[in-house]
Amino acid sequence: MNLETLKLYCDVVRLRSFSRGAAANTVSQSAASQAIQQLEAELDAVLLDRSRRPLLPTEQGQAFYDSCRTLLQGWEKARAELAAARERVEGTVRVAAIYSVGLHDMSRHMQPFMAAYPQARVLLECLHPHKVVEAVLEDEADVGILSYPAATRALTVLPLRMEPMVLVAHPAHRLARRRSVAASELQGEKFVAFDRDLAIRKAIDRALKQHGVRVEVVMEFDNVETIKQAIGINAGVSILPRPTVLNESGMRTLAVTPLTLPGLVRPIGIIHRRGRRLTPVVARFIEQLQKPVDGAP
Amino acid sequence: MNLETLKLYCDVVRLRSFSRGAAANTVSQSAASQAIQQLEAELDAVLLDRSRRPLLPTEQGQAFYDSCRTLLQGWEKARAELAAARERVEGTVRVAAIYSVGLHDMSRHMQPFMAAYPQARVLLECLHPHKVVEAVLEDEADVGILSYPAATRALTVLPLRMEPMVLVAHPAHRLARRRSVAASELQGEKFVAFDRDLAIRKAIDRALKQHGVRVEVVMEFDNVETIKQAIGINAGVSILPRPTVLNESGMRTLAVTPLTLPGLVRPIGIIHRRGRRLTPVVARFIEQLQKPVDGAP
DNA sequence: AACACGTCATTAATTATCCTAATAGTGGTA
DNA sequence: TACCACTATTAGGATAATTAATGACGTGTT
Repeated sequence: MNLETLKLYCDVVRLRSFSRGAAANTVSQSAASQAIQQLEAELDAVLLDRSRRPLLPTEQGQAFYDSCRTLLQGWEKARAELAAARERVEGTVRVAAIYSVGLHDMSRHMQPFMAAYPQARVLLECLHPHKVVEAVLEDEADVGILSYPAATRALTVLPLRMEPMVLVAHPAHRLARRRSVAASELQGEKFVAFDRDLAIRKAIDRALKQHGVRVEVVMEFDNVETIKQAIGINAGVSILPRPTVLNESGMRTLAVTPLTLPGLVRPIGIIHRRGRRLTPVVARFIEQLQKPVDGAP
Repeated sequence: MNLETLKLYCDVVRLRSFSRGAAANTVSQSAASQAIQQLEAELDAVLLDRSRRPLLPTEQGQAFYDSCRTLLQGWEKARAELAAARERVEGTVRVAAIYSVGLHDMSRHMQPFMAAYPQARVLLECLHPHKVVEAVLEDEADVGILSYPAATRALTVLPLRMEPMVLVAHPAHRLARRRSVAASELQGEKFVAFDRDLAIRKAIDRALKQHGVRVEVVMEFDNVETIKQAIGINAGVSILPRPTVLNESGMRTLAVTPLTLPGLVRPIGIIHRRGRRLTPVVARFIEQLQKPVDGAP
């Protein structure tokens, strides 16, 4: 039972003619005749009185006509709603990012992107790194931005940049005035660290161990902001990605010093679900993120 | 776009599986896969997220699923209404009859007919003869019962019986006591006639003229009952079909006398639209009408 | 009443569509 | 990583839809 047949039936009734109904549906008169005979057969009912010119629907045919009109109207409505939903969805980029890159990167890229795609809608959610991965896997986000991105079967990674890591200390700290610091100088230092289950913590631990340096971990947090606060009360020093302390460095609220610790960088990457073809808007958004920013060093 | 595909889609979404949805519609998994791909293509939308087990409808797919359920429900409703209407229509006989045979014939035939077809519904409408023909032509009645039925291109006639015509007079009339009356004895008689546009009037006029008899028409009516009333006040005599004056003859309120006027009979017939195949109930009803009645002379 | 005209039904051949079986590809899981 | 269950793909044969041509019929006209 197909909807074109119902449409045809409605047109035949409305136009009081098979041939005109057929023409309205750009099929031959024969096709219309057969289609409606088949319709009548399937319904086991006589819908039209053909022994009358112009033809007239039977009582049942009239009732069925009314039902069909409602039905077809509902179908058109469903189609229209679908098209509207698609437009809405396809114009949206859902971004999940870790706190330390989320707002920062967005502020730099949002304006040029919105200028190029004014009708686009960007939804940004800042999450814990694990939650970023989860959000992308669960299709709650189209793209994820995070550090130490790991490709899996389900995820594709697009490398974005490498952030150098710097020593961050209270301005009153003994290492605060130095031009640069060697790894060995951190031996035994009070250290504000990332949580043990974060990739950045593991990377820093590994780098320090390689240089035979042991620090005294006094606090552990899951995000950069809290670590900075701890340093602010001189609880210890820490090693953080340079971009996350640009402000504090400029305002001299924290001392930021280059660190001689080869190989220690924080890779930032974009992830999205593997195999999934990206909508144009999402693809353009990723391209925008990958562009070097004007004001960057 | 066919409704089976929509049903299939709903089942696939509901059962969270192509294979189970296919099974529910007794088609192969391959067919289901192809059908829904085609559906998505026609709608130009991704309805299902297959890269997830069990599969999940997209946001649009969910909305479309809801629409489809409503749509399919509406379709089933339309079907059910149609079936109900058909049952109602096919169990109904619409009869249009002239006054003088309507109630009389019905009372004789209704009981045996209803005994044989208890679920049948008989609608009787008593009309002016012209209106009977009109009602059948306009498909407002399935069968018509009338006198002097005329077959046309659009009407089929089934002869029912020939009613002998008798002289009807006031009991005090000079011809009231006679065993029989010859046509010539009506010469110059005051006569209560049918309207000029009725077939029965023309038949009587023709018969009288053939015998060289002229009567004095003092009144004209379009129905038997009024003519009988006029005779009741001795306004004149008339010639009427015998069955229509059976009661008055028995009760001696009117004098009924056989009339020697060869060829003067009133034919009663059933008419229905030509070429139209009659529903079983209508056909049985006609058969019932054609049966000789037990208590008939 | 016979005719002509427009309309619908029927037919047969072509074309398009749908369906199945077999097979390849993919996501989840031990 | 291999396996399992599920879905996509492919090619073929069956089924259905479509059309042009033709026949049947209702309607208005002469």
